[in-house]
Amino acid sequence: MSIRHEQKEQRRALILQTALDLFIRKGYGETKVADIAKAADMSMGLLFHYFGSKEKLYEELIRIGCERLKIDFDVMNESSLAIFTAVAEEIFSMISTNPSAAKMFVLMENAQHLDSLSEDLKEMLTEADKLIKKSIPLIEKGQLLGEFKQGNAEALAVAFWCSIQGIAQYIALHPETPCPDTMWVISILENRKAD
Amino acid sequence: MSIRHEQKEQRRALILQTALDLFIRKGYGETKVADIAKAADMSMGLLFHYFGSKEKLYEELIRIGCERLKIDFDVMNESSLAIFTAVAEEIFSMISTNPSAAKMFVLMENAQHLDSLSEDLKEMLTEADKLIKKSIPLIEKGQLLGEFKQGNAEALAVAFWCSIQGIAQYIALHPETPCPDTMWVISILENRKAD
DNA sequence: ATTCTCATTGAAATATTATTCAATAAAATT
DNA sequence: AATTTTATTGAATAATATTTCAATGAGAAT
Repeated sequence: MSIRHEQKEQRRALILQTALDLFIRKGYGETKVADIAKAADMSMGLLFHYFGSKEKLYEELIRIGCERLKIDFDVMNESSLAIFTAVAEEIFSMISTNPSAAKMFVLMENAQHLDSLSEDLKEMLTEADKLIKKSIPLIEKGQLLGEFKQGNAEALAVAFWCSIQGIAQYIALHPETPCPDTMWVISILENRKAD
Repeated sequence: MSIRHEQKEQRRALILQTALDLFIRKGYGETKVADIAKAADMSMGLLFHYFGSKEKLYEELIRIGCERLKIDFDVMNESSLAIFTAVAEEIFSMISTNPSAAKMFVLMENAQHLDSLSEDLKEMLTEADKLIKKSIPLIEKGQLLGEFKQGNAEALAVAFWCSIQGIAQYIALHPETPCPDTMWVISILENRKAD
């Protein structure tokens, strides 16, 4: 009861990894179970042995993603700038260190716009969308303090988070690419004077 | 030979628009012809009457996108900063004015990672990926002149273009959102000192 | 008014995909 | 070594999706 158990875990991991890669490359619908099986070099039957269905496999990935990608900046008594810097730093470090973290990032984003998902899964996912909303008051605070650029706070939040999202997506699909510097994205928010 | 011709064009346009919206929301594979037909309030048969197949419909959209979204910054004798500003300005103006332009942006991005496409279509699409590559020398020039931040030029290019991509994607999916200011994205590139 | 053309539909035919299952092989347990 | 369990496969089946088509109706042409 050792070799088996170990191989079982490896199989599961292999399937999850393979599926994640295909899902973010081609999308859920265009990724056929046959594709995953082929890429993971096993029969389709085995895939169904491990995960009951294509959808369950997908949901398992989302569940894992939700656990790993908990981004929060609720507390902290620091300046807005410091908070956003810390969060961005953490995200960039994740995606540049661990290729599958970047992929997870993309998966979660894509999953949001998928109808056929169980309700509890959908709830978990809306978290991400709330990131923008939750940033707004913090940004407004930063604007008052003069740390941040003036302008519509929601638009600033969109610019900041979508930039991160866009970059994460690129890194996920092109892992060999040099990762941008966190501070470059912070520049979007920062109120700075010309050189 | 007037009412008919006009309605024909309207139908085509309606189908294209509906499909574009669904394709970028759910992805090509998850968008069923039945979905498009239903959203456009017509029978599936009619859809096939206008466009021979789901794939042809998709390709038609890409073709349209390629025409409309010709982004170039080859010539111009201006500073790198001025060039990037002009390009970004143009893109932001497009996506904030015309909702379907933003959607096209997303479609083109997604299409790149789609295997099942005719070769000539794929070629058209690789253009976009070349944007980053083509930016590198311009960025290096800007760095030499002190206009741009120091650091890996490719990474800077990725940060800039992916931010735009990410923002365009968000605007496409949430058209009511206030559009970020072009200069915020330019801040990513710009070499500025703290306030 | 009659004929012609073509837009439109719904249902039937195909094609593709997901899923199940009986059979086999290989590891664990006795 | 015999038995039990379970990982694995490939082929069969079920479920979905795409595509075709014959029939209908509504403008255009005569």
